[in-house]
Amino acid sequence: MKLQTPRRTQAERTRASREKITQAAIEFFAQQGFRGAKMADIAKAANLTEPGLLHHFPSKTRLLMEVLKERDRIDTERMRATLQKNGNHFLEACIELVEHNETVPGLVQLFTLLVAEGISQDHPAHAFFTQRYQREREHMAQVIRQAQEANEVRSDIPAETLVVLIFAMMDGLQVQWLLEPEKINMSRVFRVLMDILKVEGG
Amino acid sequence: MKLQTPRRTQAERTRASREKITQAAIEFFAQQGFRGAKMADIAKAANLTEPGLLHHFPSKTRLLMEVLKERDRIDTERMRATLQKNGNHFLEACIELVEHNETVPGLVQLFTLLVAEGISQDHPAHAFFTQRYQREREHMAQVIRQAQEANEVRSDIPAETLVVLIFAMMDGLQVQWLLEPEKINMSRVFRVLMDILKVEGG
DNA sequence: GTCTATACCCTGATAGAC
DNA sequence: GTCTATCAGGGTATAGAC
Repeated sequence: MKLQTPRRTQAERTRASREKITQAAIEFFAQQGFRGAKMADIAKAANLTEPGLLHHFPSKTRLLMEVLKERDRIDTERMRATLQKNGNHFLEACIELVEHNETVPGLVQLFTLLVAEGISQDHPAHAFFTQRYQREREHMAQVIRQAQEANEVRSDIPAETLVVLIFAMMDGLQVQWLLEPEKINMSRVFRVLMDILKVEGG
Repeated sequence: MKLQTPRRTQAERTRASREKITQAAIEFFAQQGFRGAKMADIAKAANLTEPGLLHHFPSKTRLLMEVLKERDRIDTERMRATLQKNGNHFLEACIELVEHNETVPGLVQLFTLLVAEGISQDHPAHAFFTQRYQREREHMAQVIRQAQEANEVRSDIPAETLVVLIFAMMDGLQVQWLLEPEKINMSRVFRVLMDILKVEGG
């Protein structure tokens, strides 16, 4: 009887290659942005040559978009899970998200730099980020409304305003934190805002 | 007697050229970032060829830094003037600054994109932005302390925390506003935060 | 102060062998 | 699936004429 070798199948090797490319791409897009990152560097970091990389992702733009969509999928998944888990503690859930972000500076930098690049309408990720903010604002506004009805969040500010405010605080803190991680305690400052948004004496 | 011609002096022409280059540089650095902007485009927009531009600014990096320092000088000047003018109304002064920013989207985009690029330690503007935040946080913390003593701003949050919070809100709102200027009313949302930071019943 | 011409490097992508 | 070789194009900066 033929022993089953531990050798990986082709499909497994493909998956492993794509995974290494994705990791390397996150690193370089985060550091240099889409325009500054070089395919050769990403390939090298994934132990490949450039044509080797292009076999898996047929262009730089496609690589960017697939990395972005994959990370977005994982992150919004986590966000929704966290919000649901702490269903009756919306503000605590937000803090938990910020605290998690403190453990993945590379990913935070990826989104901070790429969304800034993406403001330009001719950037390949422009539509992606516009839609992402629209979608997440809508979703989170609903959650906030529930928290207001549950008397957890102050109701003198409309939910639509609170979403913009909370996302802005997250994004803005990330900039100062990424510039000086030792100096800025992101979650501590964020917690101050969350305290203010509690119902009085909550 | 020889009539004095209206012809501009050399010094005046130099100044005019540099001014046009600076304006064009702001535009392209804001849209494409430092890494994405092309010297040829900037030169063309200033009605020059590339060597013509390089006669005034000897390298792309030098051009970036001089544009940044010039704008920084003007902007912090304005910020300080506004803060002093409304000396006893710190929160109103902040709103006035945000309202002014709404009239200069190009400059806002310049700083939003370049600070994101500048997070990378190997970016030519990295030190510039780190120092800029340190300096402005220190200055504004002092102003906040005065506003707290004047019983205008709530004193249950340390001034050092409030600075980080306020700058973060400004930066974060700019991202959403630049992505969708029609949808996001930056100064209106910002005003909500300022209201919260007032002394109770102030 | 501005131009033409050009050197020189980098970059994304393709062709085709293994 | 990954490589070598290579192309076409674009990028900053310099040399030197006017």
